[in-house]
Amino acid sequence: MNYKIGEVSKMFNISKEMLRYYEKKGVLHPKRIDENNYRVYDEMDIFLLFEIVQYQAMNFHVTDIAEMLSNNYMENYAGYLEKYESSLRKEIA
DNA sequence: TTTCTCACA
DNA sequence: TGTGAGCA
Repeated sequence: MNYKIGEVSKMFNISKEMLRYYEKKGVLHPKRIDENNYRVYDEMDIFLLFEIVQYQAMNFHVTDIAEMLSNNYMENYAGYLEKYESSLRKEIA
């Protein structure tokens, strides 16, 4: 399933400029319709967006999210969780 | 992050 | 007239 930027913007309550910003940061890689240059967000982009909002809720910066999502994400997933856990414990202490 | 302008259907 | 892109 593909979505246009307006639909994605609505379902995540994120402005289209923010989506463009995420794209610039390298977090999202929507395809382009050559005909009109529209951005097309597929399932993978939607999944990545979920991850983005999740990590933002965990106080990760967009640049960090971009880095972890672009480099062997699945292999390092547990590592990122541990990193988050340690940051939580630090915050509690 | 928000706002403004231009292009397209 | 509404929606998307790009810029400041």
